[in-house]
Amino acid sequence: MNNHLCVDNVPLFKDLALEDKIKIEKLIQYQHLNKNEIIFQPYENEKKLIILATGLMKIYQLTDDGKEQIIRIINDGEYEGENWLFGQDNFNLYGEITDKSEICIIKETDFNQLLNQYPKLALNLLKINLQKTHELEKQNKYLIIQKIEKRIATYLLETYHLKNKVTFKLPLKMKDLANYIGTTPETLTRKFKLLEQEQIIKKEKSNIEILNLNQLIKTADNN
Amino acid sequence: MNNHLCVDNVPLFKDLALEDKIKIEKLIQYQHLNKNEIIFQPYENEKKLIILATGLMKIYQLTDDGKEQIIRIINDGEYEGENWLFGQDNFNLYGEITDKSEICIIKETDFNQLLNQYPKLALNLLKINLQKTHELEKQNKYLIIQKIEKRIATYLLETYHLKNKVTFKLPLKMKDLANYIGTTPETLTRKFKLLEQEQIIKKEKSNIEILNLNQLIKTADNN
DNA sequence: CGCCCCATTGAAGGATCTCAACTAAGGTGG
DNA sequence: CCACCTTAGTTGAGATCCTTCAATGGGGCG
Repeated sequence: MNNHLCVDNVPLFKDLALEDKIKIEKLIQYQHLNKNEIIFQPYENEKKLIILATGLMKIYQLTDDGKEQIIRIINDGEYEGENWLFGQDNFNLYGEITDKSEICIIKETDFNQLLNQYPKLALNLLKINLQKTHELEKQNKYLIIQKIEKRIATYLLETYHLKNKVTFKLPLKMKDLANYIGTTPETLTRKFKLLEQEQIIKKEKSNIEILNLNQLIKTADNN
Repeated sequence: MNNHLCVDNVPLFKDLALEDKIKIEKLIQYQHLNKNEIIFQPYENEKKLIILATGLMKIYQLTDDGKEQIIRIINDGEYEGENWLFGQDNFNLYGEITDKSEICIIKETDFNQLLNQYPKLALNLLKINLQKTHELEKQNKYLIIQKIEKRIATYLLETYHLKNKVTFKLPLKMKDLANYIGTTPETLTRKFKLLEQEQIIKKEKSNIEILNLNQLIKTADNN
């Protein structure tokens, strides 16, 4: 495995000079992880920034009755852990690998020093964090919608706009998607079936095709 | 009205040198606003950072069927607008004054220059933004809870922990609180009444007293 | 003092969750 | 490479909880 992986491929470090990247590499610790491994959880003593070089990771919190709520999915080149870079504790979040992954770890203290050395880093971090904020606001929006069918329609529409294609693959398992938009797998199945019966979408496994965009928009708009 | 208001009282600028503060003050434009005034909305041409010196402002987005969803409340010394400091557009958020307010405005371009001049500013901004992220995650958590009574109990518990007192004032009107936790004012009234009947809390106007903390915790835990 | 907005109360209908059983898919080890 | 085991997805039926709609009461502000 090549050390350059983490420093070169991630947006966080993208516009730093080569010599700076080399310095940062020295602080990085590599790890190979398999599915279902938990990489961090609340109240851990050792705080760290986790950069996902390749693979997939899900970030979730537990609701009061012990169910997972998926907060976001971390893809190649993204990271998690900036939340507790300033001495704040992590009270709520779990990070679980959902696919074979190569990760890079930087200790909180090391990263804090980096931040002070490289102002650009703080700006990058800020920029990326603002994006995360926006995602959370979006999830909030889904959750506030009463009718599940409408939540799904809204979700599909946003995904369509994101990918700019009428066919796409759901990035989450049904189970996790249900969780993300705040419903149960059963209801999700039934609602997808409804949308199919109405000829609005076609669904094969996790592949979605939007057949009738106007109707989908209507479904997202109506009550 | 004193110009020092905005630069001195807000956490964003708190650890800058006096001379730097003076420079920043020159970029600031003051405004006095009354209740119900909308200070920014989606797709505006002029992007700006809005600092709330005194007063109250609510940030909300519209759901697809045109209802407000309150995202957060901005109190004295807080600000809003960092989301679009990096050329990003604001697609979804509205800012509305809910109480007589004094605000300070910095134009996007000016603030961007500041950011590059003062690395510390980026760090401050980042820190505060991480807090906002956390708040959004919390709101998400409320919304995912099925039973409204449990949502309220969870909300009350968190507020209790925040203030560290068994008596406190709800920071939102019933209407807005209902909105924030994703229900209707009617349901909220009924649920509060239930909690009162069970002698778990006492509510007088917007003043809450937790009478039975254990029971409140149980309500938040049970289904 | 009157208006308007917000909170409250009641009744009815509907949507979703829950539970349970079954099928499909995926992964592992022999 | 197959068989088994575990996890994910589907289907059905019933119960529950919340929203909706409408009407009333109260409080603050001009």
